[in-house]
Amino acid sequence: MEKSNIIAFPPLPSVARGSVTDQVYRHLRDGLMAGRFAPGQRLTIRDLAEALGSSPTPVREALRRLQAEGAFEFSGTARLSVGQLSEGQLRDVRDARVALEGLLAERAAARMTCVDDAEVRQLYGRLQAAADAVEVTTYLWTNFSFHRRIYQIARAPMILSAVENFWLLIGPCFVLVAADADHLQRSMEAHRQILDALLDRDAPAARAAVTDDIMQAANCLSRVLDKAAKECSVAKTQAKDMPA
Amino acid sequence: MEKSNIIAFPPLPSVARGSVTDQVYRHLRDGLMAGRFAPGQRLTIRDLAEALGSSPTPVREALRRLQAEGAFEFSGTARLSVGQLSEGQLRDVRDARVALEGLLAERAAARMTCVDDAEVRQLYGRLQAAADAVEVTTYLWTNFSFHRRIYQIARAPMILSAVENFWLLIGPCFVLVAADADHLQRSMEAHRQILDALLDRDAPAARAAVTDDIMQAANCLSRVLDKAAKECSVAKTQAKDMPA
DNA sequence: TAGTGAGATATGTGATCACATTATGGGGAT
DNA sequence: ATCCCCATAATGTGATCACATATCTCACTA
Repeated sequence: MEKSNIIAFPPLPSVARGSVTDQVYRHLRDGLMAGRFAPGQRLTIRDLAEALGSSPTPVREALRRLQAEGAFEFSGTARLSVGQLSEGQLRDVRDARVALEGLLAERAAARMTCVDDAEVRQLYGRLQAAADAVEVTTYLWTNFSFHRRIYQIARAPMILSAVENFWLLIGPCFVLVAADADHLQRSMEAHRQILDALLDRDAPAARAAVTDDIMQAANCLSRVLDKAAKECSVAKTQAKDMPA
Repeated sequence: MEKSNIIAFPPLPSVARGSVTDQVYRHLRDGLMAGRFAPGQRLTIRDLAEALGSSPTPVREALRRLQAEGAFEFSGTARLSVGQLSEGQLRDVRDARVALEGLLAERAAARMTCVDDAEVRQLYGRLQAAADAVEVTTYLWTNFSFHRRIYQIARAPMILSAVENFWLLIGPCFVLVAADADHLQRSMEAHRQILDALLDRDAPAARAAVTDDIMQAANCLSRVLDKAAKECSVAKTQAKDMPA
């Protein structure tokens, strides 16, 4: 049980604290956001337990938490799979994100302090670097970190939690848009506008910039999905490199 | 295991379908929304399991789901308790509800059909009856049903799911506002406006009416909490009538 | 050759057991 | 009388086992 760092997650600095269930939960959650799982990908509790070096029990409990958040689906009494969103659901998530993240962006702009300025600037730099290097997994994770840091400034953990739930749902899909070079550039423009708005303490501008970012990503995603609905289905069989 | 209707929930028509974990989950979730639990109330897995006639395992898994939604807290390695919201968190939930439920209300007004009219009217009637009878638990539950039915018309299950999560969090607190006779009347006025707006297919009016409803409830709650912060703390020891 | 059926395998589910940790109560000292 | 310490009980946690059911495989038949 106390084999140190059982649940190693190479690129992510996830601490190995708390119960085994919590570790498994964070491992899976982080993996989801980093795009390590494909939408609809099927997996088994026993395989995950073996890969993680624990018994099935904590894996099951962690999966139940993720099920509550819609990230995984226990389809009937049969099998377990990564959640996948329909086109309509993606639109819903987009609208909900605009509403919630817009709210958080406004609050963040109002509550920004100079120490926050530095941190957000630094995260922006790392995001820029990841975009230049075109490392999709790193970019995805840094992107979430950038947004999360901003929303943390808003000091509304309940809302941030709801927002992160939505990220969990779209994470598996977002590998597709992060791989699009055009989108990366447009996205960085939006991020630049977010940064500027925050530094200017301009709440309406921050909301507008965040809205732009979300809408652009959603548009890009729907375009990619329309064009390559079949590549998405073969992607299910791929992405078997999850076991540490 | 298949003792019929293990998890009887007298006033609520919760179906006894699905796995035991799901039944326990729904039981607890419904109980939360109906105000059967007090904020911060402590309970044990073994007691719940015994009261529900199952083993601790499914109870634990159901609690994990609820933990993910913030309804319960596993405080450290020690004890388990019903979640409780600070004043700031209540404000956050209020703002998030305004953003999300406003969005759903707009969509519902746009997508209403004449069959929906009848259903919403009927639910409004039952809500009025519960308000007149001043039955707080029934009113609370009918209130959630009324809003849920409206938001279902919006056909955005992901967003509705997020909204229900927030309801889960405020459920334990809302027994306090539902017991306030003045609030019940003002709330029914807002509900009347919501109904009218939906029947008129007036999206902006629907958003405004829902916003009013949420804001009034939040104001009433903060007033009650300020005035009776101590009654709330003694209420923790009360509300032991949960076991079926 | 394609469809269908049964047997075999695999998988989710739930109960039970053992353990580490914490809360709690009583007894003793100051 | 009050405070502190230790022993007992209680609680969350995780592993293992047994079971019901879905899925898969392959032989058999039309």
